[in-house]
Amino acid sequence: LHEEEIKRLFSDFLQRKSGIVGHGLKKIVRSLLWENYSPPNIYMDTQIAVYLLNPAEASYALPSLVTQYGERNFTIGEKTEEGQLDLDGGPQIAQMEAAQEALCASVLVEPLQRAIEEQNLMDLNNEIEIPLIIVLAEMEYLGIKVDLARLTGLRDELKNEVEEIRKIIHELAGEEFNINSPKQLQVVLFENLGLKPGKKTKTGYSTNAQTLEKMKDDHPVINHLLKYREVEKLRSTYGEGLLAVVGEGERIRATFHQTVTRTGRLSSDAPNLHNIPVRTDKGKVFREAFIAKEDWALLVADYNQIELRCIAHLSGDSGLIQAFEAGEDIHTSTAAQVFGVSPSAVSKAQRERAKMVSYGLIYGMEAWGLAQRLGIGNKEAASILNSYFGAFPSVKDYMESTVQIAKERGYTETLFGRRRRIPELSSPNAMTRSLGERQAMNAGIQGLAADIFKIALVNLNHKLKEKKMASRIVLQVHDEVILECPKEEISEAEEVTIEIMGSAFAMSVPLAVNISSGITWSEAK
DNA sequence: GCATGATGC
DNA sequence: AGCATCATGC
Repeated sequence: LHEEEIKRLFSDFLQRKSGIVGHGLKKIVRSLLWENYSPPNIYMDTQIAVYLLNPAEASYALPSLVTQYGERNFTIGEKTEEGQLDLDGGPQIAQMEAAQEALCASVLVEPLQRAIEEQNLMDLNNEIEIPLIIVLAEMEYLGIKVDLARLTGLRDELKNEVEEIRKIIHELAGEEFNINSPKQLQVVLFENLGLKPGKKTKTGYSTNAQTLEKMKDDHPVINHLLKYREVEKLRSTYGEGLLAVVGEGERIRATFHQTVTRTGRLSSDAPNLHNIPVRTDKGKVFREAFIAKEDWALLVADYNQIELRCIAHLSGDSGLIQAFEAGEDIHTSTAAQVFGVSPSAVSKAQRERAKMVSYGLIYGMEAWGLAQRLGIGNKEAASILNSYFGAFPSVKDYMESTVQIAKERGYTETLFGRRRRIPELSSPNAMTRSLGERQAMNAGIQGLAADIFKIALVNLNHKLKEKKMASRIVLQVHDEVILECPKEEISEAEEVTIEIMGSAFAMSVPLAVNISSGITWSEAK
């Protein structure tokens, strides 16, 4: 057979109507894209199927999955302690491994398919997760372009700044020590300088930013320490870290994991592009280093308050739904209802509190946690909580019934049927049980937002191809999608993106989308 | 490997 | 306070 003919046969196999099966197919799809093949037709990814059945699965190593789900005795080769296939080291190890993986996956298909059907996970699997494999593989393959000179400049500036702050700190402390070592820092602060410690950690006194913030007035070194932490984080993680992973075409290619989180969200690593700084002025300049290629632009679209909108939809609370339909600032509207004043009379402090309470809600709020966060007493927190649930009674009902159902079943379910087992709910330990309750409340909210966002990604990628547009998705960050577009295509891409994201799922509140464009990620905000 | 502390949504 | 990843120290 000639190479061309082999390629054609292989293409036919990849496109076969019945679809292909594999374990962790995204990696294979990515390789195919590098070799100029079209994305395959996928029947099942056994790794994703297992994830849907149990997002808390300890390991996705095939031998253990075959034992667990394979419904038959099935061993090949020897299992190492790591649960990997152990081969005897012949010259064709890669081929043998591939063959064994394929065999394992094929053994898993039937039982997994049955389990997926039994648990009503078919739609999630076939309509969302499997199509998403291709979308993510294409994003990983493309990567996002960076301004190498800018990134290098930032790294160098930060390096100098860290060094300057280090000297100041050592001078003020009266000794040289490793500032990066919390252990050494504890000795310097709480023994040698005799400062009053605040919170404790498992191993000693806390030196985190929140604690140091409270000690600001006690010693001049504290402010420098806070600055050092900030700048050193930026230097190491974003300066050095990002430069180290710049690849072909001055582009950064992260891996987006589809089977990591308990809630259905994606995760990103090597590098993590989900936590590029945005909050502080010093940090957000890194977003200026993420750019579009020559004569193209970046288009950034994100959902406005999608998780709170999910709560409004799930609870059906008329007050919260009205607050969103009014289209005004949601935290101001919420504050008005909670504190019983008109929206125009809401103070900054009241808006801030309402915002905190809303976030608390997403996290499965309890009075104790809210008190910690707001730095207030338990009683006051409980009273704020009371007013909130007074204003939005159906939200309270929803939270209570969510926990109740989760306790009965042992797992939560999103609106799309995504399951998450929460064994903490039946723990004899009260603190663990409370954690389980918060997880149960959060899972349905964070999970629904994740499901909606995944639908939007799949639909958007499909629409761009259908319209034969050159614009392509290059990055996503939980509720935000970034496209790289030829400049002449921007307005069309904006239109398409807003339409697709806004209509990903019909809810009892609108799905509002913010959108903007620019040459850099920072500019498109 | 775990702990701490930073970043994001 | 829910969900993550990374750098660093020990």
